[in-house]
Amino acid sequence: MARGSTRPTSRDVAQAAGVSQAAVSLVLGDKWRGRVSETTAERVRQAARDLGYRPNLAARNLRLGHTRTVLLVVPALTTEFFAGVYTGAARVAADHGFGVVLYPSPEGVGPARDPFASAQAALDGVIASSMAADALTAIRGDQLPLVMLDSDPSGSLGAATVNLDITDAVRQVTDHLLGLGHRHFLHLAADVPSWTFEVRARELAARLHAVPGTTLRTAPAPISIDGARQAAEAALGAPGPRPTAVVCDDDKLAAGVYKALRRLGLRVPDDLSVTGLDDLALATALDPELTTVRLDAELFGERGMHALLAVLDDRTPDGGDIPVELVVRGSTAPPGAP
Amino acid sequence: MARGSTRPTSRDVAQAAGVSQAAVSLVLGDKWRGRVSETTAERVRQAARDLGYRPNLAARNLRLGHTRTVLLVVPALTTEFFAGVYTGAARVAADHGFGVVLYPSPEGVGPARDPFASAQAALDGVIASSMAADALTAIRGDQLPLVMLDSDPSGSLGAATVNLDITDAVRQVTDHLLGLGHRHFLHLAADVPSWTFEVRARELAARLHAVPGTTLRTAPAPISIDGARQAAEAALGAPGPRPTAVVCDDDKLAAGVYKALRRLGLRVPDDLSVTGLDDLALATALDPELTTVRLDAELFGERGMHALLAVLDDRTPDGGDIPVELVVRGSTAPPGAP
DNA sequence: GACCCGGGGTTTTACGTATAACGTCTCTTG
DNA sequence: CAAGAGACGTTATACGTAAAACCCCGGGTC
Repeated sequence: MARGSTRPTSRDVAQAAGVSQAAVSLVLGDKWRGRVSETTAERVRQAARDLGYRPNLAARNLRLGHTRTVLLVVPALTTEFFAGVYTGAARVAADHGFGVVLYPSPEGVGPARDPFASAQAALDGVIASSMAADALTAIRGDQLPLVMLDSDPSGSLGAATVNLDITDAVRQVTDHLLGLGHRHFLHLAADVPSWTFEVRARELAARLHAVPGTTLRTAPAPISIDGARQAAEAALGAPGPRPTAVVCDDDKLAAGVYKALRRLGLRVPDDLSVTGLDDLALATALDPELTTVRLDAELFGERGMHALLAVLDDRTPDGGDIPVELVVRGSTAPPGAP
Repeated sequence: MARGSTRPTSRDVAQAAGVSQAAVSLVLGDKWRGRVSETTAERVRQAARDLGYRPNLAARNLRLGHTRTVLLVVPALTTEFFAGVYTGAARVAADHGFGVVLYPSPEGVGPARDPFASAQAALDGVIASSMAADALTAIRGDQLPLVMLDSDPSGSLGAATVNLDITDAVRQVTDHLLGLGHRHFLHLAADVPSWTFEVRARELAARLHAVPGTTLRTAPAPISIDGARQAAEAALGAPGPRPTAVVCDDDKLAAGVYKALRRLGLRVPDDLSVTGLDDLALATALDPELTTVRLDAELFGERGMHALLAVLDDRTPDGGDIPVELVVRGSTAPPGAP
């Protein structure tokens, strides 16, 4: 590890400036008003610049007992959605002098690796998506302040939760489709054990159950375009009343459905209406553009970070689900339209 | 910061097990063969488990003088591509006992924030994408071992570089299109100052210049579907010989072109051939599926990490660009086809 | 019987920082 | 003129860990 001559420490700076190490710490930590003269302070700053001094964060963290660093655990990086969550969380964090480190449950890096072994950073707290379920046991091991995103409020090990109003999302989609006259549905469900997906399935079933004459078929699919295509092809080929609308747990799944329909020679929305969830850029890249529910990922991240800051501060985070909004585009129409 | 009773330290474990702190460190660090008896070792392990002991990483990092943590700087999280880079890098890192922390240049978090202020983790080294240009000055400040991805090998501040064979990518695309008979080109260029995009532009111009009777128009566009749509609409509406092929710097840009063409009433590939670069999932979600160049993002990440490990070890990283592969799909055809 | 050796530990130190506690020396104020 | 009260520092300490240096004891070797 022969890294040239070793990095300068605050003591080196002190020597160069002809003062004590304590003085360096005071000046550079901006705590010198009335304790060090302006000229001395400037001498210290100059010496630090000359030597290219950077404080050793490990030492600082040890001394201070905290790191002002927070871990964001996301299920995967492939998604625009979590990019937005990160952006929001990082913005709020920066405003409060915190940094955010990302831990994507890596697929193929080995099962359930301990995030704390992997991200060696010492942490003050954790924000975790419920979709990254394998990481949770490891997280519980530490007694770190924890905020769960999209997770069962009543069963999250006592951790604070921040949720999207997913019930309302399902309500808006079903109202829209029922209003258009649809009665026969296919639910293309994400193949991931997570509270948010359970809620979608349960809520959709309940909503439709309340309307006589409806049918609901469910097909699980991995959250990938080609996985969804296969699942959709299989489900639409099955016997029974053919669905006229497909409700997808995710925009990516919807893209897979488009692909399946092209291969089956069916057209959107004439033969089949399709809805997504997320409102990714992908949604408007499809032809026709996708009717979907817009989730405000950045707001989600901001609220998550605010909640964590509250926990760190021994306050109770403010509750309330994050509102969502149906965006109607070209992929939905009355059944049997021209 | 009243976090319940404070976390147990190795000294607490020592007391509980009736041994010295040093013995705890030896046992838990797996360095006790021949220094501590098996029964004592087990007693220590049991005590550690009982107390829920986790070593304080800040202290360990300080003592050891390294963190086994590496920073990966990426331009943005929105892209599947860098997710792949991360996955590859993290896999190799894990094999060598390292962790990887992500620093996405956050858009909207404020310009050119210091990655080391933001990611408070102490670091052993950095892998940076050349697209994240704003972070570079900050990185240069520290004398951290640095590997640059997709960066000018001759001008990278002496840092090691790992590059995709982007010249070959351009060659394969132009050979394909020229072979089909195309002579009039539009280059939809990424609106990002980065070496890799400069090379694409230069190489494309050089290639076409060698063939008499060709024309090349260039339109810069932000890397987003809607930005690309606007740029493409403007460029195709301009006077002069209408291009028969659009070469895009990125699959996302290609998606924007599709969208523009739909609005202009043009069809792919009959009226216009389109090519991308990356081979994202998006490429096969488009209709028709996109002819593009496949970049092996995971291999890219692996090679980047290997290079950094080499630098940390005072070895010279192995050179050689990463090969790429043209994937021909339905978006390219001879000009003026039925 | 002097010597060394290995097992089984303990004592001590150092990593680099932040800050509490402690000195001066000078100037004001009642 | 005694007593604060700044201004301008310094000295000393602690954070939790890893590991070097040391110590003791029983047994084998010449």
